[in-house]
Formats: sequence, structure tokens, C-alpha cells
Amino acid sequence: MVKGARGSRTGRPIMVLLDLLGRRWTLRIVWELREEPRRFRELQDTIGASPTVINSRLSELREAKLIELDPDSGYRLTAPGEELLRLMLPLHVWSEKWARNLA
Amino acid sequence: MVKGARGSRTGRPIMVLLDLLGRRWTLRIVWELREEPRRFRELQDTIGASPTVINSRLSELREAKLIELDPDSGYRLTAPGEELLRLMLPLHVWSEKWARNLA
DNA sequence: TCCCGGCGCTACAGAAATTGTAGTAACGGA
DNA sequence: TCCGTTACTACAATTTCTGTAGCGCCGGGA
Repeated sequence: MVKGARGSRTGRPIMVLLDLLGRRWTLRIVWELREEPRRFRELQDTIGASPTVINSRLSELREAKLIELDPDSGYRLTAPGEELLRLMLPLHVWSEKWARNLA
Repeated sequence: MVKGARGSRTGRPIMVLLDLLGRRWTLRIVWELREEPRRFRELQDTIGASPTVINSRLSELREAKLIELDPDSGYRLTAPGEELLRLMLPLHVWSEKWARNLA
């Protein structure tokens, strides 16, 4: 069970997922791993969050089997993690259009 | 400009978006509006968060033009909000498969 | 006119999460 | 042995969230 917190009280997978991804920096971390594995410190530097949270999020994502730590290359997406990322990729294009319509 | 906070310091739309959606309850709120408009109290009750945060998130989402308040029916997704939701919908199916592979 | 219920929303103290900084322990190479 | 790199932890200060109460507005009866 993936840290049954908050909205995930029901246990419905979509709620557990929204809960997990709705924590600060989680989406960002997955995003940063989209191209290649990253080291702990590398993530910390590019994201700009404290090591405490980074580590919490990495632990949660590992428990959720979305990422894993390869000692030789760093943190990387697992197969399910890659799948999730593919669902997220369209956000990139969409966000550009969205930003234009805000101004 | 959409509350330039945290990861959005760069101003890159994807970062602003990930920042916005990565706040507690934001994804959940968008999700709850997927089928029909919801009243403030209705959201508060089904989500189970305090009115303070609910209101903060609703304000941020309104500023981002992803939702709007229709006095007659309640909070609902705007056109861009609907677009974003369509990108999120596959998460539902995917989360089921993901949950099965965790057990 | 005077309630009453529903509406969005605010106040505020206590609890929890996050930050920022420092430091630990393990490992490998020179 | 010392040095750099690694993941990660400790902890006080700060920020955010929670839980509960209540405000002000409005429209519909009686």
C-alpha cells in the first residue's frame, strides 16, 4: 500500500495516484527524470528544494515503483514510471498554448 | 502571471504548470469537476480539506483560467480546463493497472 | 417585515510539512 | 591516508494546512 494518506483514504487507485502526484515536487521530479537518470544532488540542485523533501518524494516514488535507484547512473524511471511520463508529455505542448492565452 | 512561485521561477510554462498542479488538492479539485459543476461546500465535503485551502486552490485555478464560478451552477472547468482534463483522463485507466502491479 | 437556509468565503489557533544549513557514513581512487 | 563523490539525516525556523467557528449576502416563505 502506497502511504495511504489524505485523499487516498478510499483506496481507489486514482485517488491514491492524485494524492501522490499532488505532493510538492513530485510531478517535477518525474519530469526531471524524463530524459536520463539523475543523481540525488543533481535533482536537488536543478529543482531547488531541500534534501529532506527530495528524499521523501524519492522514497514515495520508489515505494510506488515509479522510479528506482541505479547505483551506477542515479535515479531513473521504471517501466510503469515511463508509462506515466508518456501520459504527462502532452502537458508540455499544452502548457505553451495555455500560457499564451493567459497574457 | 500565475502566482510565480517555486519551480516557476524560470517562467517556463511547463514549470509554472507543474508547480500549480503540484500543490496540495489541486489535481484532485480538477478531477472532481470532470463531470459537472460543483458547489464550494460540495467540493469541501467530498474532498475533505479545509475551506481555507480549497479557497486558495480555487483562486489559483481561477487565476490560471482553468476553472470559473458560475453563480447558477457552481465551479466548473473552462475551455482550457476541459482540455487539461482530457489529458488527465487516461490516468484513471492507467492507475488501475498500476495499482494491480503494486500488490 | 422577519426569519431561515444555502451560498461563497474568512479568522484563527494548533498541527504538520517544508526549508535551509550542516553534517554523517560509505565507498573508490590516488 | 586523504580526498572527492555518493546518498541521505538532523534540526530549528518558517510556511502551509487543518479544524472549527462564524460572517455577510441573497432569495423565498410566513
